[in-house]
Amino acid sequence: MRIGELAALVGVTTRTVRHYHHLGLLPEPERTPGGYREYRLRDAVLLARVRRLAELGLSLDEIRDVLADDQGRELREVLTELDADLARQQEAIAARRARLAALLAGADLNPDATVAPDLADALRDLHPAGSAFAALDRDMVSLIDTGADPAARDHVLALFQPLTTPEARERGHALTARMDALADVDPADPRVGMLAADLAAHLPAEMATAMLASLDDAETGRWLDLMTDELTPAQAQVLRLMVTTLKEAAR
Amino acid sequence: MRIGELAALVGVTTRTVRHYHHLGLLPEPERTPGGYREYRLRDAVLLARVRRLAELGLSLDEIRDVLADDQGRELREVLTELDADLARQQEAIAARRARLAALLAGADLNPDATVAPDLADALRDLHPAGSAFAALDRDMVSLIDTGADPAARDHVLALFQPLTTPEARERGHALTARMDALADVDPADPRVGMLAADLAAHLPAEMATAMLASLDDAETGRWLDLMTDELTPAQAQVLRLMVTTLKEAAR
DNA sequence: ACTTGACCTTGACGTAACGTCAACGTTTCT
DNA sequence: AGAAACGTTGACGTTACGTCAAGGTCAAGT
Repeated sequence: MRIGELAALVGVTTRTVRHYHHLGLLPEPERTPGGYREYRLRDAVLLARVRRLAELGLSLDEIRDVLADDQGRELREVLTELDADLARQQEAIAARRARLAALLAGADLNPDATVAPDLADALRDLHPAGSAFAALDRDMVSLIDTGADPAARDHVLALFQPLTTPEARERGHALTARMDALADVDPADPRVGMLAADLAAHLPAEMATAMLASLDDAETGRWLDLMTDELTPAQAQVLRLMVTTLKEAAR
Repeated sequence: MRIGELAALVGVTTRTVRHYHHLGLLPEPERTPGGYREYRLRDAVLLARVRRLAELGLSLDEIRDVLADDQGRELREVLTELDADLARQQEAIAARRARLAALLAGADLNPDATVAPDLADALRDLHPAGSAFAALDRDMVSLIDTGADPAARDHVLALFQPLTTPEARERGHALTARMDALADVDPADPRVGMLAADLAAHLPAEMATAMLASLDDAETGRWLDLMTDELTPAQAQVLRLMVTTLKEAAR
């Protein structure tokens, strides 16, 4: 029996057979005078063994270990572990499908809307359309959603809760509009300081605490710099003054 | 912001960021005079976009297409297809886990026992332990299990049904013992022909038909050669005579 | 004898999404 | 000024084969 026959018999390609020879999973058979590999039934049986294990999901390395061990002892361990791994994969896939279903159910399907649905809802509520500052703020929050672990993310979401009441939203929109309006004024304009004070007063106490704390964290401490880099001088000044105000209030 | 900060902020490695640059998924930012990449907030936002899509299970190629398309239109198609793919994966994993559970529940856990449970049961019942010929026969059947498509496999299993009655099994064991006993006799020994005739009579009619038919099939037609190669001359002769008898009976 | 076509041989590159050196330059801290 | 921590490009490793490339072998038909 030559390699093509063997492969067809077991249901693999000739490349696969040669690959297994190369890895030492299947012994090289005798050669014909012309150099062809000449297989016997035992080779087909060995190949079928390997294939059955491979189709269960074992890696070829694991298969070699299992076959070298030549007792069922290790096989049971490996299969048990494999089952646990498959269980984890099932959970991961189920979670991804759940997120997919939530996304597909939503109307505004764009790459930015692929944040988790709860945060997406909060963002939609909080920020008026057409505002450059609101867009920047959304960007920051989406970064938190993407980079943080789930626990931290839930915490952030909870911090936003107080801002979702109708009154808080209305005040927030007004503040955002004032920020947009200050885009091109002089950083020394008195409205800059006034907006900073009003913003500081608008933020829930716990959110203010969290923001100040994050400034001392190596991983997240740069948010203020990152935001001011994207704003006009006056707007950047508003943010800096707001933070200063928060710091003083915290003392 | 340098590459390490960016990576930490979004929760990836610096290698990942550079990889995305290489693929064109993320634009290269400005460089400092020293040659370092200097990132801004917008880069983090873009990277987070890519990451969210990647974590949903999109390939980086798909992500590039989706982002290039810059409308949600293609995204919906891609996500829908992805969901279907995940559903298929879930089914495949569930099937593998079911096979694993069946295997782990069995007592005789060895690489040969990884044939499908129903066939494993049939094999255990049909063949006495300690017989070289029975081992060969089991090998052939396990090859069928591994190489064939499920429909053909079920067909084969059905063919074995008539042999699983207690009387048939007893006769089968006796025939197997006679085959083992003829290992070293002369191929011309009269017991060779007698055993061939008794074997032919023992096989269910439909199995005999299937065996003869398979001899004309390119993929499976070599089973007789493969078996006789592994047997002693007298045993090989038994098999060949049995096939001859079956052929004559079929006319 | 010659050609054709099917099969075989080894060798090497490609795949996906990065991980992990290596060898070397830059910033920052002490 | 030296060391630690960071950055740079380049290249190889991972998994389980697929897919050429460039040729050798073999059976059949002319």
